[in-house]
Amino acid sequence: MARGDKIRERISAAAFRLFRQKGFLRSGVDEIAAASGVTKRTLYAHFGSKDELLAQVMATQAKLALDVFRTDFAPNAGSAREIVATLFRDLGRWASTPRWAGPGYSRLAAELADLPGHPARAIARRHKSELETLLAERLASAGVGDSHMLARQIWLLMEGAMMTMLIHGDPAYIDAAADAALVLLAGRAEGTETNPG
Amino acid sequence: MARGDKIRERISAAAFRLFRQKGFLRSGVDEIAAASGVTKRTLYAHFGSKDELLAQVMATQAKLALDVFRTDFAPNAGSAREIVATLFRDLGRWASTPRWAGPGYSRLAAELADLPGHPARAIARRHKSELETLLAERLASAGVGDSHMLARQIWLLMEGAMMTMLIHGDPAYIDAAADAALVLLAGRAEGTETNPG
DNA sequence: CGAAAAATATACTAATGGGTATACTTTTTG
DNA sequence: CAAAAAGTATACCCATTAGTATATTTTTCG
Repeated sequence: MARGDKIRERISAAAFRLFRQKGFLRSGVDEIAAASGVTKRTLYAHFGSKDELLAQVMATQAKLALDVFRTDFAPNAGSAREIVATLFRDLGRWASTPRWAGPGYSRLAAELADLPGHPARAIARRHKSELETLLAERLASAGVGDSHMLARQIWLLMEGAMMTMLIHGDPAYIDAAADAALVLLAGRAEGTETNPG
Repeated sequence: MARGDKIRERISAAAFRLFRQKGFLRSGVDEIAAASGVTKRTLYAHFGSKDELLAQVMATQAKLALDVFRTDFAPNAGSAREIVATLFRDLGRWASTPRWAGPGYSRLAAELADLPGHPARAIARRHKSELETLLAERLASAGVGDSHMLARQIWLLMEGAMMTMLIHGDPAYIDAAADAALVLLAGRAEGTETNPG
């Protein structure tokens, strides 16, 4: 690996840390440069602008997150129930870390809500879709019918749990979300999509 | 109503509009003053700082939103099913307005994620709790058992739907959330969906 | 080695931010 | 009416921001 790539990585990692911790707008370029042990001039040699840096950071992290999810998450989970339970257990652990600053992608999307054309938005959108699809595949291979709809609804619960956790800081909301997800799963699995009249 | 109060209201309304549209950090004080047709000096005579302005705006809007919810939302909804369906239908309409910029409170909370002590955070937290409680009461009076848990889970779905709608802009996610909410309701309501009155 | 490429250090810019100061005009009110 | 209260207009302060310029040093590599 060339030296330049290593520096790129250092900058990208530091930027990601700061963006997630303090948000995009409140993270200064000088700050990012200092945190990566690099001169601002060097930073601008690698990334043309702060927005471009954000876009590249998001793309990099999306790839990393997807790989982690693909390989590490519930690697040999059997039942759909296990998959769902693991998903929310991991979420709870993650969201309980000391200075947890919420879901990175959703936070960034919220921060850029008035800039629908920003490249980072498209990346966040694609990343979310990929995760949703991945979960759907896991559920399908665990024998769940209508796995797409269920995966989508579970992601809705995940998003809601993260935002609510960010607002309230109360892990009970994650438990409630997990419970709801399992109810939904049970509903689908037993073939009773709609309430019996 | 005194003149001063009218001006306060104008400032507060303009600030709310801008905060929701562009976020807190990207809304300048000069901009807010101009939008409310008021001098910056006057703005500072009414609100000591930008943060204080945010806090007061959030408090005001929370009260307004709660009143609207209390009186206008599903005023004579009978069954719990109707309540839930109406809730998501209204959400879908709201989120489909032209320049919809996401859920105000959650967005602000996300923006201030690294400042847990900010007064606006506490207001957002309380507001969310009040809404959740209100929904629980509605559900309870419609004969739903364990209405607290159900209300909480429905709010999780609402939050998730809003954030996802903000990211994807696809109303299908709201339909998916509505469907999930109804499945949860069917699961809880062990056969009793009675209509009071 | 020796030269090009890449990084550093430092200083700069132009704009923007929140917040304040001063002098003047309008509105309210005793 | 008269004076205080409230608002306007305008200019200013100081810190911070993204991004650039220049000159110097370090690293890479033929």
